[in-house]
Amino acid sequence: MPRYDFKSIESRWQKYWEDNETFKAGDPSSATEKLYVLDMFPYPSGSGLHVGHPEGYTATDIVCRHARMNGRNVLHPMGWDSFGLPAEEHAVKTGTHPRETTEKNIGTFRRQLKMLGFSYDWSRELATTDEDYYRWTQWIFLQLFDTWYDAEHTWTGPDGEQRVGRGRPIAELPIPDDVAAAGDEAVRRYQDKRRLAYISEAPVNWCPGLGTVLANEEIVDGKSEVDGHPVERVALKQWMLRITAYADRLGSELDALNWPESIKLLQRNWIGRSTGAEVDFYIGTESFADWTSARGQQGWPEEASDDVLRVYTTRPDTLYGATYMVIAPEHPFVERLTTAEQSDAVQSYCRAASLKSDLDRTELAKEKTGVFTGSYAINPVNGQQVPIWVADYVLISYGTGAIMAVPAHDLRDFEFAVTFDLPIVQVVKPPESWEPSKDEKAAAAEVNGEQMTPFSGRGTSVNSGDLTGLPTDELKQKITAQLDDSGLGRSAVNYKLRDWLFSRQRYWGEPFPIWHELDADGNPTGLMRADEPAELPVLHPHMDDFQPTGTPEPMLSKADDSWLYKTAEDGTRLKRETNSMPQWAGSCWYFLRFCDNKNGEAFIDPALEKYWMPVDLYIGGAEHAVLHLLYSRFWHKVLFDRGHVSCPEPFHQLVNQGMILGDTDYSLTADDYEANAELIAERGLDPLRIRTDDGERVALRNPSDDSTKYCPLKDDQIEKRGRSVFLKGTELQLSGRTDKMSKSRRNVVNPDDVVKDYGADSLRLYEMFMGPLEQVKPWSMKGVEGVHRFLGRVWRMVIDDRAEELALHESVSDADPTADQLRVLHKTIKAVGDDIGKLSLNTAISRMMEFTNFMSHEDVRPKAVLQPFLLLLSPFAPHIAEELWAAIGNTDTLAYEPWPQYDESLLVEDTIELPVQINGKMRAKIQVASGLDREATQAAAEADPAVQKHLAGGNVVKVISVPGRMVNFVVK
RNA sequence: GCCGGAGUGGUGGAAUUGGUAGACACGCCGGAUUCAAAAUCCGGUGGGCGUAACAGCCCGUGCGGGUUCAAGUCCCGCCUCCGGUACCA
Repeated sequence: MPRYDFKSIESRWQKYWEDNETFKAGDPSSATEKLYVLDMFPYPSGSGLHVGHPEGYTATDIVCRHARMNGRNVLHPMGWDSFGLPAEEHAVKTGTHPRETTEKNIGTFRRQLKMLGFSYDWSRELATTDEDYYRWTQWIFLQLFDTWYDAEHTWTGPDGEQRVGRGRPIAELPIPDDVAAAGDEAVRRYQDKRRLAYISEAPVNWCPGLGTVLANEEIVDGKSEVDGHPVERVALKQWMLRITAYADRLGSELDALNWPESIKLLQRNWIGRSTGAEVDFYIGTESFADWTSARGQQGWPEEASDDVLRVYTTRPDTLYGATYMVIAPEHPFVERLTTAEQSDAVQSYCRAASLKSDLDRTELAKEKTGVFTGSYAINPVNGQQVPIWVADYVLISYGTGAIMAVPAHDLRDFEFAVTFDLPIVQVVKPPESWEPSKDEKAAAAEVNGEQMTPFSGRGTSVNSGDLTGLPTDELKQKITAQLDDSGLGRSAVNYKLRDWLFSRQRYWGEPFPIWHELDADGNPTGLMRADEPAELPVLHPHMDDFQPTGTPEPMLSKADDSWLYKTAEDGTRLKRETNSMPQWAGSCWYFLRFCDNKNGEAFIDPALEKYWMPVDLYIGGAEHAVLHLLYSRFWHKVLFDRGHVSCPEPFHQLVNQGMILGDTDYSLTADDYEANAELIAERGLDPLRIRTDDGERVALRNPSDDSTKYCPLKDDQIEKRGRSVFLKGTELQLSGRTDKMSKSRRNVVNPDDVVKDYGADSLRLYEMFMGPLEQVKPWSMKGVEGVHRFLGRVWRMVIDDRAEELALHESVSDADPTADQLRVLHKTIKAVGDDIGKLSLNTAISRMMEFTNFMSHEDVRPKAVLQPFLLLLSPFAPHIAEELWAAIGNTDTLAYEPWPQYDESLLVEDTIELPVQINGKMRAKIQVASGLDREATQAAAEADPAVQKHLAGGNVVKVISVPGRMVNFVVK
């Protein structure tokens, strides 16, 4: 086997690792330090692995292999996020059970990952669809159901940190006397409203055309992705998770994590904490003076009563400028506040708003719409009457669903006031230096014959009664304190983050372990019962067909009665919850189960949790920067509060790999194509129409037998003239782009093909050599060939590729290394080790290429130099490294060989080349002994003839001499 | 619009954090080997001026300013591209 035969090498070593369970994680032990390295587990789609997957997987594999060689006990597992829509859609089309499809796809993914030689501990493999797995997903849901959030509770967790606020058992929820007095049922309803998992009415996307409920991602522009049927929003009882209770901790506990700052920021913005004040505007019929004095005595009520409209504002300092109010169309007071004359207008406005999706509402952002209710409220600071409007630019889901409008200092209010001719009162004077922002300028309008520009920044108050003349920040505090004293308002915090809509109407998701009580007529009473943990898992009902229900009812409501109903021991009829959990559920805690995936008694053994958690390094795509990571952190914190896990955060270090784009694709506009279709056909090129954001384009491809294979134009088929690109020999201008890989563009590279042609080691190496891990990078087949050639050179550096049998290259010997060889080796050891630590894997590979380029030219290649190099190479290209390691005379796998150590003293070169600058321009290079001091370096520079030539006739004003770096003469 | 990231040869990308810009590759050009090809090996390769050849010089990290002995790197002002987000009061 003289040639580098990657096929046989790779399959042989993969079998060896599997047979010997080489990468099984060790048991917890105090002697070895643990390392938990995790990849975001994939959704096993029908199309199999994509070259984007192995990017992060290779990086983590390198880290793990390196860590094992450094004596760490490494946990590196893989599994499948296998619930999800596509398998169910396939079931609708073909009748194949989603489980069957899922298992087939998992099989493909597993085969493909094993073919890449990743060092996963496969004994820990799991799928979220395993009954033994989702049993515990349901169990965690019951924990959420059993928990309420005590925002006042001060406590110290097992991590030694003191916190305020804790999720506690629902049994510990204090029950007010009047509720307790009302009886057991009232208590249960009181508790149900406060659980972290609760039921609430929420809109679902109901598509009558398809007879099914759709997920948000199945909707494009308010129409179903399939066939473009219109989608309606229908209110349905749905499960919600109270993630907002944890908003503060989810924000503040990000600080200590070793995550990219940009991702932390993304999460903070998503949580969107803002501080301001809640203020009550009086809408009652009694006298305003009586109401304010009553408030002064009784103080601020927790729950707003019916005689006030409560608003949230971040700018309480502008209260004097509030000239009208707006409530959301869904606000509970709409009906009450609407006068008879306005009734028709308000009703039709609200109905129209309810049909609009969120997207439609924002689409119309330019044009403000709304309608007057006919009612007025009283501004608490100046007693003035202000009209109350209904408008959809106010969202029911944020704050109190009502605002005080300050048109002079809020762009949206300003636009609205201009549209409906409402009064605008300036209460903040801008600072002298103020220049209107782009937005402010754009909003500027003519009001009463005068040009007005809104000002939304900070300044000094005017027209604000006693509080005139104060800077914005000071006034905010002062007015909030005054409102608080008089019981008219108080400081408040709000979040953009909403509670998590946790139910779907699908079959292929975890069923809820919840029963609804029915009354004698079979109608739900609104009371619920949870399954006992011992009764889990709640399995899916058997179904013969997966056709949609034809109503907004969930798929599981089609189950037969034996699944849907039962009678409790106390005789109560019960009906099962028929919603299912979203795909996010299973991925919220899989990293915990990997620590102890066979445990039948608990979701995780506490000792194993304590040993392995948290995940030390977590690598995955940035598309999960917000939702998956936020949801997981939320669940983890609930489990932490309830004492089930010992650390407050699940992922210590997070790295996002950059997307891999397709190889450069050349295309022309549809018009150009039509005009030149013949020319293109003559050249035997395949036109491919592609829809893009800015119209249709036609990509030109080379023909291929395999229609799925991506064959873009090659460099010799195009011609560059200046900045433009033309189809070679024509006047046809093309544009070259690198796009996201997608089926519709047909530019997807299949790892199977790459492995077949170049081998797994080449694929792994190329994935890392392309560029920095975090960066977006275009794929290039030429690049794969490049690293493949490198592996060939490594092979020939060690092996005699002309021999019939496997034999070492004649230059390989037992001789002692030369000083040069040692220096190059040790520099490489240092560089590669440092680079792995920084995840700078592309440069690590460069360093190994430099080593190979050097060593291949040596006539004597001591094993003492080659062996450590093979160890350095092994995390990157493990198959060839194992093969050469064996060829050179070792009998055991190198997976646990100690990582080579470098000797600092061997790194120093005898002489170094230094640049000499004159006035900052490089003019000469001098050879000096390394370690030369400042003066001697300068003297050496002055002695150089080239330097002397430049210094001649000049006046040396200053000399900067940095030993080991450079010398600079400043000459006048 | 706002937030984040990035602009370096024909291409992907390096540059010890202010100290020789273009490491390592791809591509291209020339050569060796070969009956020929593939594979492999050797040499060259930022642009320009210049030389018989060396030498030498000028320009050059998106654009315009600035700080510094010295700027791809720091500061100010722009431009372009990519990603996220969307009336959050």
